[in-house]
Amino acid sequence: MVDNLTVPSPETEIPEEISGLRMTRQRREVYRILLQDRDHPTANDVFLRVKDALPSISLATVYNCLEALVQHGIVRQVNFERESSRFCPNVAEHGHFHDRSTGVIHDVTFKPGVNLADFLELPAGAVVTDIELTLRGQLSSH
Amino acid sequence: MVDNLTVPSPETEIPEEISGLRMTRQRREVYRILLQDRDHPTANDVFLRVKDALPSISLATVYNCLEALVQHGIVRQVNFERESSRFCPNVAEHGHFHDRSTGVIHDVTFKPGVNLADFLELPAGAVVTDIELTLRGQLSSH
DNA sequence: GAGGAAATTAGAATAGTTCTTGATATTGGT
DNA sequence: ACCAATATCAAGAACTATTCTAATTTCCTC
Repeated sequence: MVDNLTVPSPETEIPEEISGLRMTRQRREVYRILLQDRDHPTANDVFLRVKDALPSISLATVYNCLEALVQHGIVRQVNFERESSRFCPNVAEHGHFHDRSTGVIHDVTFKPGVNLADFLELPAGAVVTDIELTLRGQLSSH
Repeated sequence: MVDNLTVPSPETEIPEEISGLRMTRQRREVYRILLQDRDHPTANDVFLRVKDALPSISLATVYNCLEALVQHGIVRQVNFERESSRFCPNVAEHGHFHDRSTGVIHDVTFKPGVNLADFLELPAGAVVTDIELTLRGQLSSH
């Protein structure tokens, strides 16, 4: 068995612990993939990519890691319609624009200083703690 | 066999055809339930309720009917996280506020005259055809 | 280095939805 | 009204994404 501390690791930038979550090899690798390819991969996408570094990882572990990362606020889980969940290392408040012609998902941020109540008729007394915004359409090139 | 045209029907308000979709007995009943109880039921909720009027209807048919209604723009399918889809006869553009303490879902409309580009940093050239907005939080009573 | 807690694994189980196939109903042309 | 063509429906099987379970491995503390 190989002591992994003796193996020069390409993972040196990600610390031992993030937001109280211990970074195991699997979590680190999962997180690295998300940071590297910011294309909103599904759990299965992540699984396939992580296999390069950790060939014996299981899909269940990828789900476990993603859940741990999400629960600690390190990663965001994004759902489009009833498709597989997608994961995204950008935890700042933002929405998504889904380009129907290419399938590409772009992050969409709120303009600074904007308030929900500025453009929405909210129920009286509503205290919003969480926003989920998805736009669909095309990028017209001209 | 009963000729259903001779049976006085409680369904007289819903026309024979809506937006090019023929209103069969099942579709009519499914649609009626949605119009009646505007509480964003799931397919299974609708199934249970429709059974009163059509005891022999199957869940698959409810799914078929809902799909037909959605595809013809008569009903909106709403997804919250990865929960069961919910259905809503309000096809006007609107979002939802999900009250975490009661589970109740409130419709949220956009204030008139508001433009997406007023509060969002959209990718250049984005033409938005579809908006999905879900807010979560509580209704503070005071 | 032993012991206990936490994480990982593989596969089974689950839930929601979709698919398949055969039966039934509806429509349009005569 | 009759018949063929088409659309719809029903029942259950199949599918997919995800979660659970139980056994093993790894990690941390003493």
